[in-house]
Amino acid sequence: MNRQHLELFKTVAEKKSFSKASEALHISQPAISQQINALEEYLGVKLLNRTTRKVTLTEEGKILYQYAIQICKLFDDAERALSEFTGVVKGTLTIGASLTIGEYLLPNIIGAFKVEYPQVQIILDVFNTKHIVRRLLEQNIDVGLVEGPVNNDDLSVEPIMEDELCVIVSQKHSLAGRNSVSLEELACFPFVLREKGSGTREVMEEALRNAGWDPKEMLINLELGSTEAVKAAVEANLGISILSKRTVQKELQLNSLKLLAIDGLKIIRNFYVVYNPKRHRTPAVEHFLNFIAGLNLS
Amino acid sequence: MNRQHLELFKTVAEKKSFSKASEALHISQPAISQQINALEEYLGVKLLNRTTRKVTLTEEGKILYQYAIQICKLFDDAERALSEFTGVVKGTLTIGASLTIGEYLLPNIIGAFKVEYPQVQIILDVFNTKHIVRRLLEQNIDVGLVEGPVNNDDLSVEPIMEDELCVIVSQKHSLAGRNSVSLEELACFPFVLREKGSGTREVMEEALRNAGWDPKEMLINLELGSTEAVKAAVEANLGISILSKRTVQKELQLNSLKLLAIDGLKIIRNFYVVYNPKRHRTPAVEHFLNFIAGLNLS
DNA sequence: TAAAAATACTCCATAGGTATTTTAT
DNA sequence: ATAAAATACCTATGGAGTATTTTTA
Repeated sequence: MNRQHLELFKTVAEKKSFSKASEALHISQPAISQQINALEEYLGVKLLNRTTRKVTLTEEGKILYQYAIQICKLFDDAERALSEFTGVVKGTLTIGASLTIGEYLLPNIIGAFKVEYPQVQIILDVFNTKHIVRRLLEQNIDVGLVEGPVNNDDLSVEPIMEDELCVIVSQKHSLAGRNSVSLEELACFPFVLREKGSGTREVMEEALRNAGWDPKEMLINLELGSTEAVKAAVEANLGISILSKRTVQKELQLNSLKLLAIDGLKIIRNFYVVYNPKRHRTPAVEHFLNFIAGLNLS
Repeated sequence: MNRQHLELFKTVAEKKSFSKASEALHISQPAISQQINALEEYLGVKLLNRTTRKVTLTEEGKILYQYAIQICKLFDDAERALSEFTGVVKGTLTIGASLTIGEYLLPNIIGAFKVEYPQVQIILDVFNTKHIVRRLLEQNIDVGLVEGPVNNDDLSVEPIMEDELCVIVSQKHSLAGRNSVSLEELACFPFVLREKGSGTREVMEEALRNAGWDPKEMLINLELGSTEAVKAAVEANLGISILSKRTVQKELQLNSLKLLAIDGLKIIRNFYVVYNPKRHRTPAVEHFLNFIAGLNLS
């Protein structure tokens, strides 16, 4: 019986579920089953009554749970006490991010954060916004970074930076020599877009509608499930697209893509940081939130 | 940082030595070094000042030591609390035994004990009596089982059973048809004996001297460092010997050795159980002491 | 110089993964 | 029928061993 056993057992007891615990701890469900079985075997005692619907503590389980709480807390306290000597921020930080942020924004942010806090272990889960909200509420992740606003009274939401969507075309495209284009002109060209329901697509359509242009009038040549695929298609001149500036930095440098403004229309959206104020905030989380807030300025 | 790390660290801190800790915990000294290094690395803090003479706690080490005590105690308490449900005696029992006892007596005793208490993990160290006394005083073993009496006011000593030394001869030997032999006759035959200083040899010589016969008069053909070797030599008719009855049970059954009494002389010694009353007595130790005491009668 | 800790390496046990089956509602 | 836990099997990490070197009183 070691610390790991008790951490797993404690989480299962609290989540009342093996699979919920496996999500919270970022290990597989069979791993939980095995360790709990090993613990029960070792102690010679059944700790949990499990059916497929619910998991409850046995009498023995209740007793061990009390010890598990104390032991886990003492381990944490000990590590915290020692870390005051080093002044080094450590621990694990679990981030849930939506696809675009996870792919294009976070690698840089995490990189910069890691320079300042090299001892923090970061786990990054990429999900859609709805899933991230659920995981925040279930306290399986520390912070969420999403493209769309979150309306949930139980979560704290703060905008962290703006993101601009622009028209991108292949270097070979007839628009490549231009710096801007009108909405009317856009209607003439075939598009390559992210699929319906993606954050980028939603924001784009909303903005076009507000500008008095029905997105249904777009000539859509291709719908692709990843931004990288859209970029590749535009590079191959299969159409033009509207994407976040941030996602095409490399291609602009390589001159494989060209970026155009839309006359009289700026499509701006915000990125948000979301967290559950109820969740215990470790030093690593605290520092990450401050770090993110610091980026706000840029 | 897990339970194991803290147990090792706690022991090193208390023994003020890596190698003493390795003896107490029955793991190698390099294993201790590695784990302590890993712990220091993990915490980013130096826990122990070590030289070849002494190991002392750093300030950080003192802090962790306080946590380690609590955490280790809670683990123990938890296991004890749960074991009350099962009623099963568990844990580790470390026995130090002298050569003859370890080889011939303990396998049976341990076997019988294991039948009743299968969950107790037994570690058996075979040493000479002096070494066992030292390890008892250093609290590196739970109980000692020795052939000679122990005179140490800090240890509890109780006789557990008698052992008789007899003459053994090969089946082919001229004495093989007899049931007993006189001291005077023995002087005529060459002997194979354990080395000087062994418990068996000491007891034998003492008994012969008391019977008025100088052991120097024995014709010693061979001196061998193990009882098995002595037996093999006697079987090969390289000489006769005087050994504990208990060590030749198999050979008597196989008829490869014959056992003879000495006219008017019984060489009896006692086996003793020794333990350090200061040492914390786990349930496993408690039950083993009772179990041994129960054997007393036979 | 001698005892103790550190290092180098090797090996094996086990924690954890994926794929699948079983179970209970 | 379906979601959850259990099982089977595999892999890789790291804990512990032996042999050896380095350190310091």
